[in-house]
Amino acid sequence: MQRSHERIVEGAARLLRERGVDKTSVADVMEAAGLTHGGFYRHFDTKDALVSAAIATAFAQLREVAATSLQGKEPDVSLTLFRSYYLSDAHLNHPGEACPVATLAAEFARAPPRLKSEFGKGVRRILEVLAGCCKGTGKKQREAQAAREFARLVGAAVIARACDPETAKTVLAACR
Amino acid sequence: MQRSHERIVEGAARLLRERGVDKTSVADVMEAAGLTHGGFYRHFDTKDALVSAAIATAFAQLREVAATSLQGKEPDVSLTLFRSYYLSDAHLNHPGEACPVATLAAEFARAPPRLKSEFGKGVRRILEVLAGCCKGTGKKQREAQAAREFARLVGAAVIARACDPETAKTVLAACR
DNA sequence: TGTACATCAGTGAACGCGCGTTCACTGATGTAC
DNA sequence: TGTACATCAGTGAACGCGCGTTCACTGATGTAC
Repeated sequence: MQRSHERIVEGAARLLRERGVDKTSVADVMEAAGLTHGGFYRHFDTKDALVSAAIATAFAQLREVAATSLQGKEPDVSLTLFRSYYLSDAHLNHPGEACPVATLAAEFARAPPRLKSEFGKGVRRILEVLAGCCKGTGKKQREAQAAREFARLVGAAVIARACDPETAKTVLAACR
Repeated sequence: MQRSHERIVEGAARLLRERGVDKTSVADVMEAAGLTHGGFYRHFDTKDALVSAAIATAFAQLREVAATSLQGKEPDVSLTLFRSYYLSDAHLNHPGEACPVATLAAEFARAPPRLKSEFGKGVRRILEVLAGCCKGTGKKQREAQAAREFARLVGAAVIARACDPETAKTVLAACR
């Protein structure tokens, strides 16, 4: 059962980012895990509970990428590395393995406070990791710089994915 | 009939940004226009056609705000003005009258190419207006700066709306 | 000005569909003896 | 080791609901005489 549970959550973490929360059905998630939809409620009380679990997984995956960009490098180098990962074609064309903020934030804007708090927690933890790559005189300054950097990256990805390829390319090039 | 048509499109431009495309039903839009859902198909062939018209209206509204921030001011001043409008509590709490990119881009990422082209056109026209506020040696440089500025603003708004109020405040403060 | 008629924007019931959720059932698994 | 039984993860039919869309109808409007 534990193995099934993990397959469900990991499949959901991918599908939610690929299609959005509303366009991902419980049946889709269960099928991706090699099961049928009826069994879902042995694992979660509601679809919302699954979304909670999946978003946590997605944020953890993003933190791992950020941490990998960081380790044992100069601040400047690691930030550049993370930035080029984030704006790469690979990242943009595979939203299922990409940043959950760029794909799901708009839907969470209309979510209940409990979900928004979880989302906020995910964002804060990413910013902490990023702040480690930022140089600045104080902790506050590094955190502010990390937030600006992250906002720009999220904005660029969000805009690029919504536009025709040509416009997308222009925006991405400007942000690198 | 023309008056009805305008009410439908303007209502849709607001509701789509407030609730998202999927969560806005044809019946909702018609009710906001003071009509019943059955009459919708005298005005549009499909819901998609309405989305097209509404997004154009929403982009036009944003351009107007941007142009107003611009007129007869120093580049630096006008950019600051636009930035503080964009990150204001009023803008963030009233998505119905706010930037369509911050609210709808994620959904357009999964839209057919025709809609993405229209979205891209809207983005390009906004960037043109913003480039007028940017100083730089050449046209290319000003456009690139406008794109970076816009990406940061969109990212900040998207992140802030999805998080708990405290996290939102931190991110917004850092981006101002 | 008054009357008959055609047009068509808008109405509201109905359709098929996909969704989240429920539930009676099944059959593999593990335990007790 | 072999047998009887309890448990419960997973199955698949069924539910109620809201959606986009269709359609027969209505009634206000404008034109022709």
